[in-house]
Amino acid sequence: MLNQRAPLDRVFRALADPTRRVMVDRLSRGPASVSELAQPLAMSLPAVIQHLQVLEESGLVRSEKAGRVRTCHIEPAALRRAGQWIALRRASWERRLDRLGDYLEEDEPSNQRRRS
Amino acid sequence: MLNQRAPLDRVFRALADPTRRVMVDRLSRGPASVSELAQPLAMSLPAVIQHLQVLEESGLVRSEKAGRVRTCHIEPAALRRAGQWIALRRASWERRLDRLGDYLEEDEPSNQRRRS
DNA sequence: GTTATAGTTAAGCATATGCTTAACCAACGC
DNA sequence: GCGTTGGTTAAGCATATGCTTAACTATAAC
Repeated sequence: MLNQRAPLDRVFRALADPTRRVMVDRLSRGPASVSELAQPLAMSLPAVIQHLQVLEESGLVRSEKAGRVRTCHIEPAALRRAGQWIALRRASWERRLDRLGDYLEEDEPSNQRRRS
Repeated sequence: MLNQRAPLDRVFRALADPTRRVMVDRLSRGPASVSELAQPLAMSLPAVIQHLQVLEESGLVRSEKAGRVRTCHIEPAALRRAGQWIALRRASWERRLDRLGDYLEEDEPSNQRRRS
């Protein structure tokens, strides 16, 4: 069971590293083996596997072993939660702008509501 | 000038800490002084200021000093870039599902396109 | 059975991080 | 001018992180 204690900590921390973002980007286009993930990266294989472990602990990636090959898949739910956290903060910020706009409109009817 | 070299590194790293997410959440509802940001946090003032520095380096937050009070504001552009990075990867994943769906539909016309 | 391949684990190292306390500075209020 | 308030900086500490190499294991190919 995914650690529920600090999932967003782990997700954002996982994405804080450029190597892991490359891996997430690759897996968003389809599953890949560890060797395939490692191929474009200029680092040792154990280093890639360490990054993979961080991604699995964060819930962004899932993997299974078949024979000697471990295949990795994206787990979109964790990406969605991070995206939702950001979207909610942006919505909060924009709601505050709307309230400012409403306030200004009491005095300046020509003022238009702003959207970003 | 904001460091352009690794902006997403810094943004995701900034968001990887629960204290900083609390600060970003608070600022998404409107500006706040350093003391206001520190008030709900169980840590020393210099620690809060260190977190603030990480948020400013990431571009998520901007602050200015007036007299002895430093007021902090959210900077939505950096949040938007992080949100966009996530949205593009989710779109990539979903595009791949669509192609799988198209492929399956060649044999099974009753199969319906799936959306998440 | 041997060799090659895919991957794993452990130990070590350098660097980064997150917090503390102490000391300090600038501005406000009285 | 003094005390209070808001904030800053530096140093130190414990822990976390990201990479390496070496050694190893399991599986597949021959």
